[in-house]
Amino acid sequence: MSQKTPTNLGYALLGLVHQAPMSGYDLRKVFAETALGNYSSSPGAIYPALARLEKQGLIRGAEDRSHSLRPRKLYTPTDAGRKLMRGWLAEEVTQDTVEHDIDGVMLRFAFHSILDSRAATRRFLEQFAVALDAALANLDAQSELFPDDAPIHSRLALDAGREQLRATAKWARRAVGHFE
Amino acid sequence: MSQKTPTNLGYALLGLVHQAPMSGYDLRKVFAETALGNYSSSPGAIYPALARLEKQGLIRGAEDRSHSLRPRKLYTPTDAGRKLMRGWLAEEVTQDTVEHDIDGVMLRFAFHSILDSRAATRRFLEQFAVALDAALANLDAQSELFPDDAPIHSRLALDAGREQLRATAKWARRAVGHFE
DNA sequence: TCGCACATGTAACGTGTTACATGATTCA
DNA sequence: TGAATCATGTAACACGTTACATGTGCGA
Repeated sequence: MSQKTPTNLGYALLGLVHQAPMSGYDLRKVFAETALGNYSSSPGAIYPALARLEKQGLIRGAEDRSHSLRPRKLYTPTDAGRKLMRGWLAEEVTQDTVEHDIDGVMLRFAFHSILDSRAATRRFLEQFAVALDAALANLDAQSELFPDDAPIHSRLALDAGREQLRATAKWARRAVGHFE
Repeated sequence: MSQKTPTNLGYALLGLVHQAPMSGYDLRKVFAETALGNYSSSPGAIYPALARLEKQGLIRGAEDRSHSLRPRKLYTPTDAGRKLMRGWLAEEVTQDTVEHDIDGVMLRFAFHSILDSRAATRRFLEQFAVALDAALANLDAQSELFPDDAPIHSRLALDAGREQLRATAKWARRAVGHFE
């Protein structure tokens, strides 16, 4: 069936059409105007991504002429699309995920309202916090192994990464409070 | 001559061979064992990247048989490579850079020891801090524009981004102290 | 009528991913 | 002899980037 899982961009699109039916143009505006912009707003990325999602049966596009403008395609998630999205949102947050694709983890959190379950979101954030701690411990260890003659710059760069992880872990634990 | 500028991975490789002559295998180990790992350690990425750098005349590979193992190629930067690296390190840090490629900015900082100039590094960090403030102000504005009926999740996700920027800005200002 | 906002796409290109292929040397 | 480590690469593939192409309707 659905052979390949979408990229983060694909999931972002799939998540957005859960909120309301949207055209490619609408979606591009969302990406252009919000922090989601990291997932690119270029037509050369989003139109092909939408086509892929449709081909995989995750979204469906319906023509809309009500505006009397050039007709646009309004996309909505299919049942398969909703199911895949829910599965993705509920995936475990591991140290590995955090180290290799923290943006993806944040993206999942941003769409967690789709699950409509405080318990699930709480679990997600708790896992996230634990995984962040583990990743942080990893960087701490690397910091200790640093040779004394290494340039200060690289050590400081590592510190920056540690501060970011710390800040995110702190955020996660504070955020849990919103879902109790 | 050098038509295209390297990717972040390319710059990471170029920066590493500034520290000591290294083979592709050595470089892979560095990527596999350190936080640089975000720039991938797969042979399918780094060997072609090295070949590109060599073709562009930024590094040069010399055969080394001293280990009596299979001969390996030790890469060193060329004059053109050193010059390009210095130019890259000295590039201005703008709000746009921070918003679109903060990883690249951190990567540049990590290799700033190559410039061997406290003044340059100080300037870099000060620009970085200012750019981070601007990016943060941008997210703050987005946060205010948030519709009241928007899911808490997306607002919290935005908060996470703000905390990360704040932490990084704080780090940058503290780091300046090391170069006075 | 000129340009802008709306609206959807394609084509060429570079690069990263995964998986595979090869081969020498050391050590159990 | 077989496994592990050292060491370098290629091939197929998917995806994102930039740039281009096209067309409608509205307001100045």
